[in-house]
Amino acid sequence: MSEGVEWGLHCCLVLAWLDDLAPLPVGRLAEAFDLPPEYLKKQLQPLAKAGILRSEAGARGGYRLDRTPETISLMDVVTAIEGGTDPFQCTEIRKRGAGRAGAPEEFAHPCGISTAMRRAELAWRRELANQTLADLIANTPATAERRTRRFIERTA
Amino acid sequence: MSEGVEWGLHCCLVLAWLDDLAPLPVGRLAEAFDLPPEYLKKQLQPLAKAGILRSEAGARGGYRLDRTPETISLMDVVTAIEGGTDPFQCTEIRKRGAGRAGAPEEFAHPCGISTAMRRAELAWRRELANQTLADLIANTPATAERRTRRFIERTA
DNA sequence: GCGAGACTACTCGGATATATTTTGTCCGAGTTCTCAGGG
DNA sequence: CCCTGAGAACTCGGACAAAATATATCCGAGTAGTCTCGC
Repeated sequence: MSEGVEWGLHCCLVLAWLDDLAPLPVGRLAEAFDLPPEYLKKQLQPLAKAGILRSEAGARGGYRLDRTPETISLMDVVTAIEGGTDPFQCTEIRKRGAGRAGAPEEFAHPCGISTAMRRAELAWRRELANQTLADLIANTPATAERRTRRFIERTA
Repeated sequence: MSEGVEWGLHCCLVLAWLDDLAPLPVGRLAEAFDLPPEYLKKQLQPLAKAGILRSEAGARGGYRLDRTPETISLMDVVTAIEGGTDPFQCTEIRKRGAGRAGAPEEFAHPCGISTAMRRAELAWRRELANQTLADLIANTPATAERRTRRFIERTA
């Protein structure tokens, strides 16, 4: 899984904390976590495209949350950055080689292996969808929020 | 996720079906699914190293299951091929940049984002661990097993 | 005819190239702020 | 003093390289089968 997911989640958390200071340019966020600014920007762009962040161009521009933290699930962020494709890709190799001669009705049901993997992924997705940005805020020490706020205000 | 997982699972299923014909050389398995033999071998090697398959060298050699299908979970296969590393890697960026000045006690608890992602992965792992190779056999049409058996015996 | 020994064919295991994805960088379009000039 | 307008600075967005990983291939070590030669 891309490290962009970690970056994106942390940035969303900061943007939720500091919504009153929004919009925040990517450079500030990059400084807050000591990340390469240009690459971080590339990672946040799909979040804007997905309607999680809203981008504002020009001076005093930057990114801000486009929804309330309660309506942004971890699944939303992961899907936006990683893309909607399933981690496990079934290429239907059962139909190749020896399976070439199989009757069509035999393949009416999806591949058992694919089904099993899909089930596991579904459990993963369910957990991610049940956790929102607001939950992350609740489970993060307030000292971190205050320190980040001071950091951003100081470099403003 | 690597396609080797799909290949490995299908090959394990075949080896479970055709245990009486074992050991099966990689070339046969590759023909059964129309896969590149050399690369498939590379994918099965970690399964042998993990104690899921047993390799036998020399003529009439090949791979066979090293345990009963009931004791081989999908988690075992996935872990062997993909490696034990978590899909989501926490690099503790909270401690960098603005977090540099944080008090040590603040970092006593693990990162909330990491915890949330870990929880989702745990659900994923639990589902994979609950499904064994024997379950896959039960959920696969017997016609597929018979056809594969004939295919292997014909090219023997 | 039977047994021993060397040879050949076949298999896995690890080391070596190629392709693709991920990671990182750069330049251009657009917007806002600033500042100078005129009314 | 206020308004207008041009300029400059800053931001995002997408196109362009470099590095890392996944994909694919090749060669060497070892083992079982086979064939030949001797008894």
